[in-house]
Amino acid sequence: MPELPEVEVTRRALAPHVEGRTLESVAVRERRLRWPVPLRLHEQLAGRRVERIDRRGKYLLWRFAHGTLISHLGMSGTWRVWPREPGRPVPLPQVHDHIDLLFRAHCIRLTDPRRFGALLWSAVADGPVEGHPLLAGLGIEPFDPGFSGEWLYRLTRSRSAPIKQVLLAGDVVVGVGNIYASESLFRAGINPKLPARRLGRARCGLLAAAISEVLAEAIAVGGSTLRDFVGADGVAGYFMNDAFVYERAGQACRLCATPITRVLQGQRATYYCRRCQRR
DNA sequence: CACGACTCCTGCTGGC
DNA sequence: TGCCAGCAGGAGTCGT
Repeated sequence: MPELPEVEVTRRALAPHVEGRTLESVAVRERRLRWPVPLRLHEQLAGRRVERIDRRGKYLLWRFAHGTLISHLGMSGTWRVWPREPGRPVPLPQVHDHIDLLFRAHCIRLTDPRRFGALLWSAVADGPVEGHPLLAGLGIEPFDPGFSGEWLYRLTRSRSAPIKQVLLAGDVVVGVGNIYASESLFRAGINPKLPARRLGRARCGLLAAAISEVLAEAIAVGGSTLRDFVGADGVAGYFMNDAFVYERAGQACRLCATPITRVLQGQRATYYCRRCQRR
């Protein structure tokens, strides 16, 4: 499922085909995503130029002069780039190919079988997109210089929930989903069940560093291959080849050979090594 | 405020 | 071999 690295990999693949280009038309075949896709999307966007494509957490922000198109990939969404060239037709849309953004030279296609994704419009007249209800409560970016052990420490003092669930909540730091939460906690040697407020400054420092490193490494290799994540260029990522704990229940820890433990936290699977993660 | 349960949806898994 | 119930999962929403 797309977490921050997969979204960032997607953003980088889209940017050269989208930034500074004029959107010719929008085809919406299925409006029923997490929230209904706006009815007037084509009228709002056709003939308008995408100035920039940014990422905030797991959201992609397609910035136009008159507003921002907000997209989220949910569990199973992908944006895929298809060239539009004479003699090489864009493939016919398949069942789950819900949206096409047509530029002169490319078709950017949203596929989302589970329809947990979103595509929303935020007009300039409604205020800065950063204040949109979906974005306003988000935590700091993990690559922001302000994200540190101290930040983690400060924002977890009032949190009694397990540290794994606080990471997933996204209001402290964004972009850490189920895979990278388990992997980051493993790297930091921290037990995922530990109440967040019981982490001291030292452990917060280790965890903040682990999160940034794990996410950066995942971006560098093109995102996770879990659930067939394929980048916008059609090339699969490699992170899962290197997972230390995720989906490795019962298998030997790569560091100490202890069988990896799987537990449920808030209806979600957490994987950890009970020997390596005792901090 | 913080937390946990519930919810959306479909592909995949496992049991028979 | 085939069918189908049950589960997983991001994150907003709601009740406590």
